Amino acid sequence: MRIATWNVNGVRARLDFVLHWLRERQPDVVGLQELKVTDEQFPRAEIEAAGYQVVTHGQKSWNGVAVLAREPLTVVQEGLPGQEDFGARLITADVGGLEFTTIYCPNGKSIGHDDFPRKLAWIDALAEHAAAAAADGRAAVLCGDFNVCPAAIDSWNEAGFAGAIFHTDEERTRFQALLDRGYIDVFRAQHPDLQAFSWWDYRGGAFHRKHGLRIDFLLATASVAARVRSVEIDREYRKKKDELVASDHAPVIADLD
DNA sequence: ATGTCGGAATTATTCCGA
Repeated sequence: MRIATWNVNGVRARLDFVLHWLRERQPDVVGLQELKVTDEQFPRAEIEAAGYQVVTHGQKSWNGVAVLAREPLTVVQEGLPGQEDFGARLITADVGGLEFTTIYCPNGKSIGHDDFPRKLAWIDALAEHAAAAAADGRAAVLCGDFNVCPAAIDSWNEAGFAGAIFHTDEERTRFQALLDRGYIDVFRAQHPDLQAFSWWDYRGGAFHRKHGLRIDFLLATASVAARVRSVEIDREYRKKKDELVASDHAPVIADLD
């Protein structure tokens, strides 16, 4: 089984790119973030024609998350309880007994901004919410754009960004607390010493200059993590393809036994 | 160059968020 997460930065703007990727990579279950559409605006027919069932939790203009699967899926949860005011940022689907959640963590903007403490509270709420699946020993995936750079190796410029957004102790402590609830960062587990990024700013030629961050993760409970055979960041799909503009994020893909 | 995108508001230009 192949699972993946991808912040597409606008599913309407990215539709041809996403369809190309689905055809090429053939994932079985996918979490998408930053749809930037209402549920009604989601290009459901095109995704279904590509062989996927889809559940969405969207809103106008910003945020929005979806789960795609080649087998039937049912919605378990829409929205992070208590955090709905921060936008449509979480959806959980049951896919053949796998509890698959995808999230789009608030950016936080900067450490002096009002959104920063709200971001920290959001991560706390996510950890609290996600704890049950791990504690109960369920097969669960928690994936998406976490907007946190967990460790120095995950940043192109740890020294320069010390104490800055995505790199603060407050964010890292909370992300670690989430992992401590029973989730494994499967990319890091497979590649303990590999520096690899999942996001590059559109500005300043960041991708070409290797100025990236690893902020998109596939987290898994123990029973799922034990099935991971390989996990990679799909950098090819951060590149322009057939004149199609890429998202600023690359997909993260894992193959499970 | 804080240099690019996507989307909205408003009608090709400016803003906002990331």
